[in-house]
Amino acid sequence: MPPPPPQSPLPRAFFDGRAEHVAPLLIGRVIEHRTPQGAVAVRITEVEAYEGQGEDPAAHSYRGRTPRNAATFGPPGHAYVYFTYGMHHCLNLVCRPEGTASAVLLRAGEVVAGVEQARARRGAAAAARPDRELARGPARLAQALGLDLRHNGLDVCDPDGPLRVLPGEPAPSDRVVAGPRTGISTAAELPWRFHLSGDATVSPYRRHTPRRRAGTPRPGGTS
DNA sequence: GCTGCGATTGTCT
DNA sequence: GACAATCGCAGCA
Repeated sequence: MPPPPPQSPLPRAFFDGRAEHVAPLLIGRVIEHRTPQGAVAVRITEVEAYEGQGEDPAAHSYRGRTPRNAATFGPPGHAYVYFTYGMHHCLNLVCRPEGTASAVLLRAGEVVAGVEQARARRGAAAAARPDRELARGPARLAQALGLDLRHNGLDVCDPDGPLRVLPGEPAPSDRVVAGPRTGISTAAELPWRFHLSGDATVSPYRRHTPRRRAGTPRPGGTS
């Protein structure tokens, strides 16, 4: 069987809208990262929308532009990669015109090409795990794709670029479910998390768990 | 300059 | 279910 014809990336206009509107349209699309070691492609099954400055308290850009979040203020169709918890990277896709901060966090997906490469990147933790968990969770997805801060700001609409978002097969709207966002401390109630209903690669929902400071006694909860 | 904490995950109980 | 790991960023003095 001959290989399928190469797909062109999604046009920049696709990303030129509010994150909450672009986000559900990304379900079923494919993000591909090509490196000298080979290509890894992930079919997106779960995303979260983050709106811009002053609007969304959970967004990195809520308090305005900083060196870290500068990419989200840039033109649409670019990657915003950030580093968190001292060890994890997460990938966003920038929406809305330059000067307006807005982004979609890619939370989970299914590795559809380059499974061995993705598994190798995920390391020992993934050794005994099924393929469906290779990109289940935002940090795992970024790791499976081999992304870090060096990829911050890449144009995902560039047909010749290493990181591209391909059309894939958009999920039918009746299979895309909206719900509250995961693992954030503020504005988690906004229904800006979208996932493919019933898909095994969607990450489990977790509420934000405030961390205890060293020396702080455990809150004596009589539940 | 100092301090607190995070759009998380893996491991242990 | 609970918690440690680990470091850059943001807020404040």
